[in-house]
Amino acid sequence: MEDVARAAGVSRATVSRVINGVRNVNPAIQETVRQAIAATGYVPNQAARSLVTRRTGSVALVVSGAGVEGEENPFPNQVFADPFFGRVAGGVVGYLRPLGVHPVLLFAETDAARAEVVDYLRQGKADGAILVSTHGEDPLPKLLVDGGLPAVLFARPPEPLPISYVDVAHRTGAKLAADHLVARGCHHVATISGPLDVLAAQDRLAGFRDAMAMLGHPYIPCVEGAFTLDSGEAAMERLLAEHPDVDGVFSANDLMAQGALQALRRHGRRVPDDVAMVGFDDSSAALACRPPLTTIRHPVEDMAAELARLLLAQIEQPDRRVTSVIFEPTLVVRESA
Amino acid sequence: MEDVARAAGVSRATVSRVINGVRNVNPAIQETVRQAIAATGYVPNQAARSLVTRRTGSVALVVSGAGVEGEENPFPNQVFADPFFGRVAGGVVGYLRPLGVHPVLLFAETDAARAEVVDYLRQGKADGAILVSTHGEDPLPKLLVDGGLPAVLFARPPEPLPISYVDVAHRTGAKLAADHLVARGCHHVATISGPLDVLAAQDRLAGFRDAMAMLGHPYIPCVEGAFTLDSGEAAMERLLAEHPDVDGVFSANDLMAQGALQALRRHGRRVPDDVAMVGFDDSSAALACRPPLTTIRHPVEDMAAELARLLLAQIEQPDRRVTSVIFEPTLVVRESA
DNA sequence: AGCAGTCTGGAGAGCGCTCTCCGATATGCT
DNA sequence: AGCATATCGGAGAGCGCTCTCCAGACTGCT
Repeated sequence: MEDVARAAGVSRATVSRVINGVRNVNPAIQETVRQAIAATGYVPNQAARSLVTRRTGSVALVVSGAGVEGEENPFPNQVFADPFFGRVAGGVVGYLRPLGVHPVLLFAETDAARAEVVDYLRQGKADGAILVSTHGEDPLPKLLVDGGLPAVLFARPPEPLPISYVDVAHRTGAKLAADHLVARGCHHVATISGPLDVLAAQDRLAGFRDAMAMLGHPYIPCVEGAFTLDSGEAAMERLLAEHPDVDGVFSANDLMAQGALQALRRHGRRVPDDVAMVGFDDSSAALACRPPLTTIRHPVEDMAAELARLLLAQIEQPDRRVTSVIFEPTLVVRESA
Repeated sequence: MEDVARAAGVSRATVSRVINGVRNVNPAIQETVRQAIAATGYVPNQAARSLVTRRTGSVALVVSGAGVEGEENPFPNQVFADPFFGRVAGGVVGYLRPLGVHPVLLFAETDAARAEVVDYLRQGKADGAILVSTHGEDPLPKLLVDGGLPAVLFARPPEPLPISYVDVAHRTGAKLAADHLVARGCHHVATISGPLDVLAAQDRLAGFRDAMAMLGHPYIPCVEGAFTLDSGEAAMERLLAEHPDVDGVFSANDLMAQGALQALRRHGRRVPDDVAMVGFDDSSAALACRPPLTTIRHPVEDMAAELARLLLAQIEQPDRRVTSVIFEPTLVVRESA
């Protein structure tokens, strides 16, 4: 930087001002400085910059609760198996990149890892954290809030916490599914729920039952799944065994719907003629299904982008009031219902 | 840090030595310092540390060539749709985390983005880069090498470049598939290749044809796919139309095999009885197939870990000789063949 | 006991930047 | 012309750490 200043015949301060576009600098001098920068091939040092600005220009993208507690898991990869996380990452990057902010990938499936995340932020390696929890009882949000560290959440925290988050209107989505199944003429409707310790799963189930009740169907059989392909297949098997006359199913996510479809095929049930199937998420699994899955789409990318925006705002002014933004899902009609 | 030093009655230098475990420090003093650290709740500032060590403790995990060149793509998410990338990320994190190194997620699908990656490293925001290219003509590796920036590659670069990489023995994998199909008694074997501008696709095709020739099958029909589900389905359609007697197929990746399986089902061909199918990658798609896919597994996580190791070595001693590590794939027999 | 050699803690100089002051120059007003 | 006011560049003090150098204490040898 000294070199640039010398080459341009100005002081370091002026070079700094040109680079950061702060205050007015004579356009002629600005041009001289730029040329000097180009000539010397100067690139500012991020560490030095961070040291004084107390900003790193990066945020932690934390996937929490990814593995089994206490289990040795050298390769925390199953997170990515669900394309959902990829969409989140895409949305976050889409928003942050134009601002020159970069996400650091962090996994926090054990208590030790969670402590590391807190340290990571404490040490100023990132300015804040975007949390994507895969299960309900994640202690990390509270740790972060208690530590006064800027953080935001994908999905509403199970216990009330002064933290900003985005979420989807699960109940509205479930209602969309209910309306569609009933409009199709389904009379024996059942549902495959997600793990009921997850808030989203609860909301989807409750929303579905409420909507169905409103439509004159007070009793909706339900089998609990685990948001996985296999659990969906197993749930459908049970549904078929216990309620052979089922002609419409709402699955709390696409992956389970895909599994359910496989079970239906094995039992010779045609979809959608014999049994109609509606999923949730509009993940890539929905397109991989045969027939392609009718599903509830939430704007994950937009939600993730909004989440990134909330975090940046929080970093900018830490004593800011927390907010939540709820997105409305939409029904995507394909062939399965 | 000053506070810690005062609290422990030592100098800053000693505190630093205790924290970094460098040189011998009197165990008694060490203990005092540790207690002082705990008492003051001190956390070292990463920026200050980086400023002098010229190390950030983070590496860039770059997904290159993720989107369509020149196309506006605010959400670069389709990368994650392929679970392969998730396994890479898992492997990298698995190796780096115990060393306190963290990966920063970077996308480089446009020239502008590629320049940003180079700048990112130049500015010292990361110590090096792990590149995962999705297509052959990626100019980024060369940019990095020319810039003298530490970088390593997943998969062999199309043009020779002084850069370390890991790869899988594609030909060996293809041979495994050929042996298996022939051993099953297939007589009319065809293959669905990947996009032939990708080296891996070329190798898998050539390896398969060579192995089949060695087994007495000199002519192997091939349809080129694009490593996607749909392209696999379309390729199988064409294969079925042009070679109705086909009874064994080697697909250059699992996703295409999954698509091919759907086409076969639609045509009423039983798998594996009428047509046997072997995929490549052992991705999660292989398990989602019905029947589950026999496929060639490469140890992606191990490869990614090794790649991370190579990068760290390179960062440690920049003038180090470049190396390549080739991993042997294995055959995973499931039900499709 | 005396000396070279080894070990350990402290002092202090930066690392490369930003940003607050300050002073110098240009501008607008009476 | 003379003053107050706005504008813009420079000087220099840190930001929080690491690490080299140095001095003092201690060891083992003759």
